[in-house]
Amino acid sequence: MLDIKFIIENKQLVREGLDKKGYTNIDLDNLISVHSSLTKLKTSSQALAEEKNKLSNSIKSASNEERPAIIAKSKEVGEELKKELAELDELQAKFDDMMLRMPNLPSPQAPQGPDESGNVVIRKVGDLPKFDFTPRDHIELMEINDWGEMDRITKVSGARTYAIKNELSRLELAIHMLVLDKLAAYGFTTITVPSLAKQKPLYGMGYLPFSGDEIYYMPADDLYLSGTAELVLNSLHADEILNENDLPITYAGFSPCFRREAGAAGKDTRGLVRVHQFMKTEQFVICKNDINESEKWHQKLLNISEEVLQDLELPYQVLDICTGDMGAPKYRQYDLEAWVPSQNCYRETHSCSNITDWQARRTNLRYRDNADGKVKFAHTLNNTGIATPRALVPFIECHQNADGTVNIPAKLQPYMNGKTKIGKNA
RNA sequence: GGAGUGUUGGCAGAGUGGUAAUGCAGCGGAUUGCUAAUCCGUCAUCGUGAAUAGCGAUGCACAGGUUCGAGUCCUGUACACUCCGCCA
Repeated sequence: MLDIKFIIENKQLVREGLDKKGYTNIDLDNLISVHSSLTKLKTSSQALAEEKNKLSNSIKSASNEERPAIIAKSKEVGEELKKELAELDELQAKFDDMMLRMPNLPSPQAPQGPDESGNVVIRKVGDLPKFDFTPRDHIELMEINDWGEMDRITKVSGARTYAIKNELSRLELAIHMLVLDKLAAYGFTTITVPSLAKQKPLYGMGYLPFSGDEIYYMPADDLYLSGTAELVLNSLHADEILNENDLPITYAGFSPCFRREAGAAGKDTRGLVRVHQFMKTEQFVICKNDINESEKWHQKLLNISEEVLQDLELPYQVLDICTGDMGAPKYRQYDLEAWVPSQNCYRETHSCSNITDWQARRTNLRYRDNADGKVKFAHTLNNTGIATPRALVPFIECHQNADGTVNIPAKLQPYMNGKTKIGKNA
């Protein structure tokens, strides 16, 4: 959410930011005019409330003779006030809805572009694997090593689900342990969080009203299935006023994640790339309302996830996501993409975002600044730590051998009982 | 699922229908000066202000209701705790 006062005072700047992100149809003049009506209504209803308070307070000390007249007058003012408050509620709801639909403004440093074609490759790290045999894709590797039940499981759980078996299932969890240990070493608080959430956190994070189609909803309990631990961590401290000394708060949150993939019909239908349920270790940071501070954390989070891919010995590229491709909540976004030999391209494994105070305004997450004692909205940032099974795709494809076995990188070996290689022929 | 108890500012904690005590922390100011103490103000949201001034409105888990007036009475919901039931 943006600050309405900021919008009014910087209309041109806001307009440019919205346009860069592709929200050209948001009507700022209308928003400002609704806000102006709202303010007028507040002023007049407050005058009525003041009058009513004065009347009410005078009743106790009034004489028996004058009391009935004052009560009658107070009732009358009360009726008028009630009418104005009803009107106010309606207008407030309209205004709130408009504000919830306002995306965050992009960083001036973010590349400009209409869609993913405008994303900029910042760097490529690691050498692409060279095979002296025809490499198999991840599905074939799973078949020859008895690592999955990709066909049977769809009979049980439907399309875009997966079941992985044997060493690969333990590899999946081993990778999460490696990442959780790494984040803990960097001072992050490891935390396992529920995948169930009420509706309010969805608005807090910005999933609603922007991408409601993506979310599973369970009407019997009025609960949603979370698509990321970010959702839960972002609301964990909602409505709190933290002490500045408590910041930064850094979480490494692990949770099963659920996504309907409603807009992805036909894309990546086979295999482990795009599934309805997956496991994710998420990096989440709450820091001071200071752009230098949050940009510093943005780089830090990016560095950590690059280190994860380096530990996994996967070649990857870093993308600076352009204004038209980044999501509504984001100020600046980097994606990491790891190399997938069978597709001859890089595929997304990490998404690293600085949200500035946009989410904190929605969740009312504040802290008291040490310097001036003022209450301020915090900045929040998030990044993938690792998400599986998607990350297994580049992993087993890049590390495969001619006999179908898959090499385990040195950093991961301690998490795999020292094994250097897995597979039927290992 | 059943029964009971509870939810008051950043924290602690009073308040039995008539303007939300008090303490601690933080911030601002004053004063005295021996490593600190004391005093005053402030403390969340919004409106009106150039204003971080004054004035006013709102805020006691949330949403309604009764009343001239609700932290207080009534109803519903959420959450927490205790006991019972069920359970990986």
